[in-house]
Amino acid sequence: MQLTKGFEQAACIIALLATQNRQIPISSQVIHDRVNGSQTYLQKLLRKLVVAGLITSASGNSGGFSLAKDPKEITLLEIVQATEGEIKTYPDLGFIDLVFRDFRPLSQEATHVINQAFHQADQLWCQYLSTKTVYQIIVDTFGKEDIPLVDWNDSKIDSSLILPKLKK
Amino acid sequence: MQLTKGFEQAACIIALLATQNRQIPISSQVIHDRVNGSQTYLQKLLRKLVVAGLITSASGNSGGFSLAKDPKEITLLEIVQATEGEIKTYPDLGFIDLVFRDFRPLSQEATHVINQAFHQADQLWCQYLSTKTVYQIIVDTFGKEDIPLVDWNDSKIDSSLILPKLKK
DNA sequence: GCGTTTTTACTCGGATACTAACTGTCCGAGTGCTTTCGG
DNA sequence: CCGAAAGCACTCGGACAGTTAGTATCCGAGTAAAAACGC
Repeated sequence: MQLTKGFEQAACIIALLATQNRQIPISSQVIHDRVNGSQTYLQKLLRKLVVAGLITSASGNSGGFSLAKDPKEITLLEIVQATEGEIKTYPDLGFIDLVFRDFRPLSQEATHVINQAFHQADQLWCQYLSTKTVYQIIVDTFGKEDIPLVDWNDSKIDSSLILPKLKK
Repeated sequence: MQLTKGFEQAACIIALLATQNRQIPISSQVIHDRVNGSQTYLQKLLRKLVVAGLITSASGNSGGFSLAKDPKEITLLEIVQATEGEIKTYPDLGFIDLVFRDFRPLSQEATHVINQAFHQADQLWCQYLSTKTVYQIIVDTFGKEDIPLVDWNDSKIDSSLILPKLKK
């Protein structure tokens, strides 16, 4: 049970935007150069983030994407939900009701009880991630309060750096 | 992000065994009749549960499967881990280190911070599920303390009951 | 100059192909109870 | 009778096929800023 690769990419995009000089949007080209994935697949991810209201897109010349709100107000949970949809770990395909179908009202009660248990667990997970803001994550990495802003559109990647291989 | 179909089936099998007269194992045939899935795939699930030490198998004539320990000592978390392996929701494919590869020591720090955050969330999820025992789930459904035991090998399924369709 | 047209650099969104994890199938081997059979 | 052999009803575990969610690709359309153009 894992989050998707798409989520990890989305998180990076948010990190990129959070350290980007506001007002200036980042073009999808620049994002692609850094993330090294499928150009068009990234655009689908970006679209999801736009729909979720985490980022905004500007079309036209010198357009691109920017953060829709302050990094202090974007939580990890929001990124998860934007890319994965609502979190519900118990699949609930109705197996309990199938297996115990000759004990009918009870089998449905059992389904309810187990759904409840997993829902509670999911709540705890979500609740914790909703306390972790993007701002806090960045501050924790830098180890200082003020986040330096850049214009990623300018900075070329040093191509002498070997491309780190992604884990299997 | 969901648990697999296999987990839901495994949970049903545990429920079946938890209401089974101890000493008498349930044959894989009977389990299959109830769960209605792939005969041999169920056996793979059963194998996982055996390896995890949740159930035991008896080979030979009139063999089958029984619970390895008291339902009070089997938690939902154990079933999850038996079927899914260790829970680690953040994929950690190394995208952060890739995207910010020209800020090297820092990018690794960021990876660590986010891993830490998700690990913490996972812990909360696991911790909660480890408090939910199979016994407690069953008691909650029945609404009474003593769980009636049956020999599922005997009880035929009333075939007049229409097979409930599984959700997509 | 100043308004209009063209160019350019982007995003939007649907249709479709690829891929890997999950699910399902097949088959030969091993194990222990039960039945059969020879003496 | 009684011990050994055969049969039976199970599990074990590897190799491989099918399915589906997630990932990747293609392409035509739309949009807004900047540049070019005409008078």
